[in-house]
Amino acid sequence: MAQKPDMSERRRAILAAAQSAFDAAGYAATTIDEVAAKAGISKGSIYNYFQSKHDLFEQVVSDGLAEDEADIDQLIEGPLSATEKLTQYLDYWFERMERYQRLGGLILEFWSTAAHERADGGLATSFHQMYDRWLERLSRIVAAGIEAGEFGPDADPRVAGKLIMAVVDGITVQAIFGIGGSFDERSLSALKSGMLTSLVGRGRGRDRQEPRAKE
Amino acid sequence: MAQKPDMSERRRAILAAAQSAFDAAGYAATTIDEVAAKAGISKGSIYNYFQSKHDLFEQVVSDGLAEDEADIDQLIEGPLSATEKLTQYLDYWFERMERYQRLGGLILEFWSTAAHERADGGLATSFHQMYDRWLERLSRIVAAGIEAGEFGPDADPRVAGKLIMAVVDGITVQAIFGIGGSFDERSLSALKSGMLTSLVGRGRGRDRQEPRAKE
Amino acid sequence: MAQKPDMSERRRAILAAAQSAFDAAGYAATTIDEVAAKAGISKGSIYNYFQSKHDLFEQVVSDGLAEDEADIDQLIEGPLSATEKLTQYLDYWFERMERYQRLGGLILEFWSTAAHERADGGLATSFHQMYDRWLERLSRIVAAGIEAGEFGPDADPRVAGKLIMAVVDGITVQAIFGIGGSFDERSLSALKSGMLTSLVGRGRGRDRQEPRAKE
Amino acid sequence: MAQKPDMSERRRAILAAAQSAFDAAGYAATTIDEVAAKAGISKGSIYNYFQSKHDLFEQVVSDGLAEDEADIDQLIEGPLSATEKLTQYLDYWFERMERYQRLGGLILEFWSTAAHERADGGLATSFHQMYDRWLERLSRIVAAGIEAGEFGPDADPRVAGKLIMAVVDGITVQAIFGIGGSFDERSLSALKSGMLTSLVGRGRGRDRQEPRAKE
DNA sequence: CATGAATGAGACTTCATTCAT
DNA sequence: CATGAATGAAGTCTCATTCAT
Repeated sequence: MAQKPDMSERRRAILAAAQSAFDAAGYAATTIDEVAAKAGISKGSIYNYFQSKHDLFEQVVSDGLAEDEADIDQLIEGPLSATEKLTQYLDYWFERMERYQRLGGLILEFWSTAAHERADGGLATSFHQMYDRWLERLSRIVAAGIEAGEFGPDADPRVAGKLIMAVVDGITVQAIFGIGGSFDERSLSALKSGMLTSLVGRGRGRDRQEPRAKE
Repeated sequence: MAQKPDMSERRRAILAAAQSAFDAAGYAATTIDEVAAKAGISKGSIYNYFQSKHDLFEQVVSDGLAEDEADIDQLIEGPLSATEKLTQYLDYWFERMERYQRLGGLILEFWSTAAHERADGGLATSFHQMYDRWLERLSRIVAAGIEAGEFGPDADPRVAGKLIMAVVDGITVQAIFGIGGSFDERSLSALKSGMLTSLVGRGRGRDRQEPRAKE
Repeated sequence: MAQKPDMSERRRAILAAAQSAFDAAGYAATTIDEVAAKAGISKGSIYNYFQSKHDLFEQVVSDGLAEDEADIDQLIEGPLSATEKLTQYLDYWFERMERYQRLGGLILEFWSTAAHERADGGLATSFHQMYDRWLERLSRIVAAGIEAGEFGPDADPRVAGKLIMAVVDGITVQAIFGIGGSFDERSLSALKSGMLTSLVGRGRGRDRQEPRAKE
Repeated sequence: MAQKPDMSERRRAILAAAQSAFDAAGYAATTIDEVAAKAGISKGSIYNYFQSKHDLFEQVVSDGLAEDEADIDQLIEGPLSATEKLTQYLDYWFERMERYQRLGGLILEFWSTAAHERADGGLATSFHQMYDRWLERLSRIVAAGIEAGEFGPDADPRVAGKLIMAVVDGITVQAIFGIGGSFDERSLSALKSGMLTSLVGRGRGRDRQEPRAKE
């Protein structure tokens, strides 16, 4: 269940309305009145749950950011090979592309408003930390893959991780901007396999290096 | 020469001031007064050169977008191999990373304001067109590389192009957000070479074709 | 006993909290929430005891105003000389200066809010009546002093009373504003004796008390 | 001339409107809209001349405070006796009682709002300084009177000054509150002469007693 | 009677844009 | 063309008061 039990129905309604409004019109162009109307409550009530428009915005983004980490950790923690894990990872993102389009939009939104004022604020910090955690996950997978002989020994786990994230981020940004045309199933699949077989250490992997006696 | 001759000194001063202001504080937080002050001009005068704040913003971004295409076309049009051309291309971006960080910031800015209101507006259209042109450039290089045997015959030029752009975009976005740590020379180099040797059909191409015999 | 028996514990707690809050932050800057919190009660409950914020404020001031009249009447009703009664009176005020600073603050507060809206309202009226009663007290003492030959026969009892009250009020206001420096014991004493020996009818006083052998 | 030449017509209109509005309804109950309407300009325009409602308020009071010092200094600097100077001083205040009623109202207003928030703010400071200057003026006059033998040698100039100011302040406050009845010419005259002949050291008194041969 | 979430009128303030000079 | 005072719509946030539980 995704809904935190300590969050009132009302609060959730506001968050949902705000997410939708911010996403549709942007932070600046969204008014508290609109959010209130969308949530079916009065304007003043919003301030019983959130300190300010900005606070509301931060919580909308925070909520989105925190939602997937548990899921993907579960996916990754299994006894899969590094290649399979990366495949799972990419599948996870690509399958939720639409969702990340939306969340990514809010993040860009955040950047272009709050981030200017205070680069240290709660959200900026948690955003950076979250990014570092994702990077750490990927690096560990790659490192394990190198260890297991799946990937070439000259690959730098951290650089590979950043590259994978950069591709995912880049594709997401393109989706947000609606550039490059929509991603059909075939394109995504091609991108994915291309990345997997090559990004990490020149993809010689098991073919070239033989048995490795892993199993 | 980058400066259009039909642009008055005044107009240029306003654009420069606006770019600096929008970049530093964001679109919403930038006031016409600030731009005017920075440009050493009166507030009312700005409206002799630009129809509105939004128009001014669009022209700032437009200016930035248009600036590099001629340069890079020249770089690419030479008698180089596809690999060399892609190297040049990536070098061009990475060398100007700081500049694109700034321009990228403005684009995000744009996205989070104008793009919401009218996805068809002048800037959105020209932005999409520009993106398509970049994609076209890359696709042609990859296609030529395949033709020349540099890249594997099974590579999809368009998908490869999108992938390259995605990586560049993703890295730029990460730079804008200040995530993943700063990019030292070595990291950039690794990323670049990794992409070049593999992204496009994985070097020789045959490897991937080979022993399917996995299942 | 100062506590009216028909006042519930709750009501008294609210009044005390309100007095403290209004005094500390002023009427406008004090919120019902703050009063409720200070009184350890819920916001809604306050409206079971007071009709409105303004009503609450009036009752706070009323309580303060009514508190001393019985005491001072007792002081004054004794078989003292007029001079001694005035001394008692002034001592009473000066000894309670700190208290009147606070109450005076609330009265100014009242003036700058309620008094504007309806100069006839309950509090304004009772405030005026109270002032008249004080003035009447002083006038009677002075008149008795003239009768008894303590003060010169040309003194106007009412004018003298107003003058005495004006000095007390003026000193209190100065104390409220924190101007003129703090009042040390010596200053207060000098002020007091100066007023007493002279204010009322230009010092026939010495006649009774003889040469003083001062010079 | 009372109007500072460096103040625009517009600014003066706003100040006048604000003074009238604050005086009539109090600070909190006065809205910027009302001031704007009274001044015959738009709401936004006020913010071209004053930074905030509070700033406007401060300037209204400041203007009032600063207006008389020059005048009264001129009155006092002449070759008059101390007694005559004090008479002039008191006449000056009493003649302008109506004006000080208004200004005093604003000052109480100020006290009950701004003074709570920041006792150090510009206005509070300048108010205290102004008070000290007035006190200094009176002390010097009294001291000169003692020197010249007009007043008894045992009078404390500073205490006498505070006492005089306290009476003036007290009477003004009473006028502001509308308590004690309105001051007719005779009452004021009695108060004034009573103060002058006695407050300051119980003096010699003979001067005033003399024939004067006026009536 | 107690509670506190909900309400909504209303306040201050900002700022893009206009226009008379 | 330049200027900058004037405009006024619009936005965020506060808080006294109500009322269902």
